[in-house]
Amino acid sequence: MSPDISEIAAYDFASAEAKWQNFWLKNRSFSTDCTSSNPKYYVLEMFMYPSGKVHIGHVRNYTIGDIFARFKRARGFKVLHPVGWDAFGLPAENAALKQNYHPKDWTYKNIAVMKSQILSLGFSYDWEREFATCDEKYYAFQQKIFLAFYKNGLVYRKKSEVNWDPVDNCVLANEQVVDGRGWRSGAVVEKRSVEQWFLKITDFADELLTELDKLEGWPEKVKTMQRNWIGKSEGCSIVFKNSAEESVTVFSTRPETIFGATFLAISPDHELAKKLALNNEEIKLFVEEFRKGSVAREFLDKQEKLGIDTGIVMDHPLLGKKLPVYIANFVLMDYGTGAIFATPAHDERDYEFAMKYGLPVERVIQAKHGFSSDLPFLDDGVLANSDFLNGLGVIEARKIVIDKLVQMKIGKRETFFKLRDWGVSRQRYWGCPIPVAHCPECGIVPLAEKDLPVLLPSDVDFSNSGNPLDSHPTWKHIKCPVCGASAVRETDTLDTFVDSSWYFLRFCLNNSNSDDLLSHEDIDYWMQVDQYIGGVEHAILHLLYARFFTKALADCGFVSVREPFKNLFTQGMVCNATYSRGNGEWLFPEEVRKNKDGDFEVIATGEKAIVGRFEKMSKSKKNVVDPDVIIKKHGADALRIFVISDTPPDKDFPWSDDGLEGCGRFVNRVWRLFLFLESKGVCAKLCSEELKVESLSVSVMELYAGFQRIIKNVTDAIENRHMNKVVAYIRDSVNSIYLLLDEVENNRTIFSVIIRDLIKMLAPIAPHICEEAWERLGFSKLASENSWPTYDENYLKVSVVSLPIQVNGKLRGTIEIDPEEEEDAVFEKALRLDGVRNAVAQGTLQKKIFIRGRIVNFVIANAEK
RNA sequence: GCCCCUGUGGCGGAACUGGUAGACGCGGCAGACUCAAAAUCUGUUGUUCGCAAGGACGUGCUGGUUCGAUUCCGGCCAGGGGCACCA
Repeated sequence: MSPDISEIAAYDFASAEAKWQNFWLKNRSFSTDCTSSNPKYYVLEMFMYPSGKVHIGHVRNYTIGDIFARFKRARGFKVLHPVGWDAFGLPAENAALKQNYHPKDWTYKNIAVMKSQILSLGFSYDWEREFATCDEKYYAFQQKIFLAFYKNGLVYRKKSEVNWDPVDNCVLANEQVVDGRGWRSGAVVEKRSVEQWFLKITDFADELLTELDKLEGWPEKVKTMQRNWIGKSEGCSIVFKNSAEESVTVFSTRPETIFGATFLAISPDHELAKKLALNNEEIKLFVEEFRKGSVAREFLDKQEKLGIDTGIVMDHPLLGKKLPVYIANFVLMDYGTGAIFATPAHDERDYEFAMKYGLPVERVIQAKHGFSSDLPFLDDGVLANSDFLNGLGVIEARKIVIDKLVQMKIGKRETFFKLRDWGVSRQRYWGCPIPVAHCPECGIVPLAEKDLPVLLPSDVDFSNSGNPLDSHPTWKHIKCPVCGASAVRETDTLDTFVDSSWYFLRFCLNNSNSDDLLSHEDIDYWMQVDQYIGGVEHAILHLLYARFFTKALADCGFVSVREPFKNLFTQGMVCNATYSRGNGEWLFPEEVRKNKDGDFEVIATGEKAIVGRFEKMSKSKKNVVDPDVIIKKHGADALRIFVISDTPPDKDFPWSDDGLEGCGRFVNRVWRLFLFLESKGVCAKLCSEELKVESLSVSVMELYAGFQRIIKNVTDAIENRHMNKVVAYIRDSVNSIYLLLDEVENNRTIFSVIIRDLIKMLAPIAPHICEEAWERLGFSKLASENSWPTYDENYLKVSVVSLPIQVNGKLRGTIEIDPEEEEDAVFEKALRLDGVRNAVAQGTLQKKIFIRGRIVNFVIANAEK
């Protein structure tokens, strides 16, 4: 006697999940297969910073990745799906300071905690390739890379401005500057010029830009952001001279407007400005004032345009007239040449400045009907008042004027980029030491291969101010590798973005014991990353650096690949409601409840709680939920289903406890279905029996046909990354099966086939319950080792379709017909419907539209209004 | 300011190349089971008029193209994101 489906006990997710997680680990179920001849597929989620606990955002990111990995395995790919830790960085040092932990201990302790959390979610990782960027072996190899870059001219030193804490005597990261003050000392932060290490990412500006067009698997949005960031502009540099043998080189992307130039402007940081400041009190004041103001970048952006006349004049190279030279705060030194010629009539900034200082405006571009009275005029037009350019279009004029200036030997076609070289020096302990020596005799000397690796000392004191490596009593003192004189080590460490710029290449290493972390052969074997998944917040920096690194490593001979990520998917953030007290203090969601009036109140005190908007989950706003708690209460499968259901994965995900509970219910509903079918004799064995479709009842036949459609829909949806639809389709199919439970007894074979394919489809999303059911129903191997279900095309064709009948575009009824039925017969049937006939009778029939299998539309005139 | 994206029930969201708007889920309502509740199963749920049959309205607003528009085109509004004096 089989049980009623409602009497089946709830699914014991806790023991099943533990069982399968142990099984997978013990059997190395997801170790990378590097031997088969199947096509390869490399799935990678952006690796994690070991901050202490996994948060829901990670869960969503890794669930999406895991579904891909499992799906691709089922579709016959050999999949590389590795996991690791982005483990260097500032928080470890903060923890060292606050909690008296060594950064290393803190980091590895966090990794252990987070690893156990990740394991409890059942992701199909190859743990044999796991590493942390703070592992000695990893950062030691990174030093080799640094030296290779050095050798290839991709590394250099230059002075650069940093946030300097004058009390702690150290450099601060931007995040450590709070309201213009150092976070620890509270001292007002200064801008200081310090010698720093740079990587020449600008060497690759053009390639980074042009290759973007070929990245078809990247979101357009990310590509646009990178394009803007690289910021290429093509134009012409022009030398202006005067009789005093002085000269200024300006850059313009619109050299065709040169006849409208009425003054020159240079940056307060320009050499000429600095020179003039030496002898002119007024200019000195202006330049100094500017420097003060420039400390806060945001302030600068909103600043009023200010300038000062230098008294110097330059000759206009084509007109011979004299142009005054101004120092102007809106001219940036670090773009172009730090100087411009100003054409107020056709440039907003120039216009604003000219108005303020009463400078002349000369119009040189005409709209269709003469000069526009609206100034500045920025639209396209035809050149005027411009000598040999008159009558030409802008593009043509540009070409001709540049040719002319080049011919006069005062102009040069040039391209400038917004992209700056990458400053990688960090004056702190918990990072990869830069393998360089400073010798009083030889200057800067890269360490020799034999002096590597430079390991971090473990006995460090964080109570001193400044970089602990710098204040370490012995660590930095060495002999110069060239002359043997007493020298010191570089005490800067590398930006952690360097660590994350090549980790995806390290994962390719098939022999984890190898010392050559960039095995050319293995990288050729696995790269590119076929599917990279992560947050859009890395759209620029990480993704640009990783692209640059890959190209630089290729130039240094380490790899052949030049673009690391074939397909990129950026998932949305997980958001949750926010609650606060009247005084603005944030509250945890569990601290509030809805009272009987529907308002929210603080449970402890009963005071009214303010409901804020949905915002990204963050500790500071206290709108976080703990994955551990959820897994304990609802299980990993329910959580995995929840984070991908309802919302498309690239959109922000609104957390809801009710939604999560619904997923828990669904898991149970599926479980009861499995057990019910089992009790009715549905099992693996029956799947091999021949299907006798003809003998099926209409409803079971329809279920089977509908299920073929579900398989197609689920397959397409996963391929297209519409995970929310995958869940919807699977739920739909479960619902349909529930409605036919009475039929199971007489149709065991077909239900065996259906349930087999259902488990296969659900397995990438909810692997634990699927393995458990798979085993109970007597299937061999693992559900995750089985092939993806196929569908029978024949059942996708329907024999009856419900055809909508419209009159003047309005639905008046539907008829059930064979989709292949002929036009006239369909019209006739349609007109048998009262609603249709009556509507048509309201006027005279003008036209009949018939789209086979889609729609019928009667168009009538004089329809009643 | 410039660039990009988004706008569909009470909510998250579906809708093939223009062809029955609202799949699936959440929430709500009702029924079954139960002494009762929970759980479960089933039904129902855009708004509105109507006892009903059946109508009217409805995809941010507004024009247009079309037999037919959530879908294509123009203008506007709102929200989100990126860049921000880049010559």
